[in-house]
Amino acid sequence: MTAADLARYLSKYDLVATLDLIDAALQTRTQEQFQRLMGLAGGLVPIENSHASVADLDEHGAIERTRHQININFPTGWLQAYRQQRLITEDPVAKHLFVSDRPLIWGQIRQSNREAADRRFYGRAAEFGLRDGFSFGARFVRSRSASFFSCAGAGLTSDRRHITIIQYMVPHLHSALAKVHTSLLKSQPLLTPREIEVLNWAKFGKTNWDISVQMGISERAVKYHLANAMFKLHAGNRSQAVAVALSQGLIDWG
Amino acid sequence: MTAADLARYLSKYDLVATLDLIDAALQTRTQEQFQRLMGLAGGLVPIENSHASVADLDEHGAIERTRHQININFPTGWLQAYRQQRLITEDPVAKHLFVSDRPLIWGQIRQSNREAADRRFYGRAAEFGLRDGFSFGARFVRSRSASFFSCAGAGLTSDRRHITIIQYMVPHLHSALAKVHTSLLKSQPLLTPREIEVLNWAKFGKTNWDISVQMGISERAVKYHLANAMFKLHAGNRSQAVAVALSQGLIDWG
DNA sequence: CTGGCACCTGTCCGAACGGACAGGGTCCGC
DNA sequence: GCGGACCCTGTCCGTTCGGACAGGTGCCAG
Repeated sequence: MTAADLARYLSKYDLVATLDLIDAALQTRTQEQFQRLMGLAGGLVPIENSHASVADLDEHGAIERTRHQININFPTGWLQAYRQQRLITEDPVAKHLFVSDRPLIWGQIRQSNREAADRRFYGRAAEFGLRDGFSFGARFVRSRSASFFSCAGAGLTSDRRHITIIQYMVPHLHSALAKVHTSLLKSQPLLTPREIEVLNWAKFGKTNWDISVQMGISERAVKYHLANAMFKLHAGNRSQAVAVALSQGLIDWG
Repeated sequence: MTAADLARYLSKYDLVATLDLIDAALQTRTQEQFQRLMGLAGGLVPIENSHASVADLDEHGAIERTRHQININFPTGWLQAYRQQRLITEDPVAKHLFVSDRPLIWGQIRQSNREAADRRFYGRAAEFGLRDGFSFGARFVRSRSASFFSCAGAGLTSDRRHITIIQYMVPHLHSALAKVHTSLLKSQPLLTPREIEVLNWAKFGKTNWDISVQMGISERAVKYHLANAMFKLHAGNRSQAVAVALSQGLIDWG
């Protein structure tokens, strides 16, 4: 992937559209905006359906549980089968994820890989019309989660033009997903307002007594909120509660 | 700033170069890479000198102290005067920073603002050859710091072509600076290896005794390292120490 | 060789924390 | 009306923390 590729395979209109797409990705904050963003991408390369998910990772970097899913025309039958049969364990794409910081073209994996298990996997996917497409997965910089998304469409990756656009576009889709993730986390309130308030004081090193004065409640009430927050965040003490809340984006850095 | 501007004011070569610059910004991790990045930008628009700094902010969002500076041909006399005479307090550009998420063209401020103080400021800057340029400042997403950079050059902002490129380029320079900032923070070791190790356990809610077992040292030694870390991070207890270390990027989210 | 830094260790003690036992209240949806 | 959220309060008690006193080592630059 070089600048020469850009000039060779892309028209001026393509370049304008790609730059504009990157700019739109920068502005993306909400799930709806992300869907519009994918619509924009679909106008540029033949994406028929796409599926984006954000997942938490365990300490080894493996996918622990899925947090959000943004599905655009992706065959629900496939998603069900994928989840129910835990196909992620045999997904040749998932195996390669997080290893490379470039999108993975299904066709390339298929060619380089002739194992029976992989052929079976692609056979199943093809039953749902998923033949041509790419996947991308990358960790978020400051949290133990990652984005993981796939786009499919006839002829999507058989053209150097498409592949070039995808290469340049994908990292910004990932950043957009990161921002969507943050906004979604805040919109589905795991913690109550009081719990957040207490954590915000605890992060500054305030004692329970300090916080009780600041909030105009008893010291016991502070301990109550903190205990609830610790329970919800699976934290053993206030330090861990603050660390988890920060890394999840549940409290800010003010 | 629209896609139409892109097509109207930029040639195909411009578009290729801008996209390539954005891609290079994505790869940028170190100070040297950032300097190369600015060289790339200088090949596209007539940037003669540039100056980038990363600063910590206080709770009101005002600049507290400067952390890093990356200076490329910026007149050192001006920088000295700026620092010594605390010109930031009267810098018309700094006043507008963090308000807008778009770069500020000096000429536009100059036209819209006819106060004597501002004229005096620009007079001083002009003495050092700083007549035409732009500045940009934005907060980093997850830390209480911000990037703040200026580029100057004859005719830099008198052309719609230049301005269009700058508009699309600037957010990615900012992200690049954020990454440079993180790598610089880790390379200039504020904390000792042991202090980092202790904080990394504390973030998981481990007690001093737990940590002492994990590290194979006495509980007293753990308290010793933690106390030193707390002192260096201006933290009153372990919760704050963990929060500060996390937000400064001194420890990771593993 | 000496000062400085990082590393490690000990004891004491008051303050802070976190768990477990309680008990109140309001408001909202089913 | 009643369960279920949030919100708030109390006491007791063992554990943990953090500060203050103290001591030691090894290594490296000036």
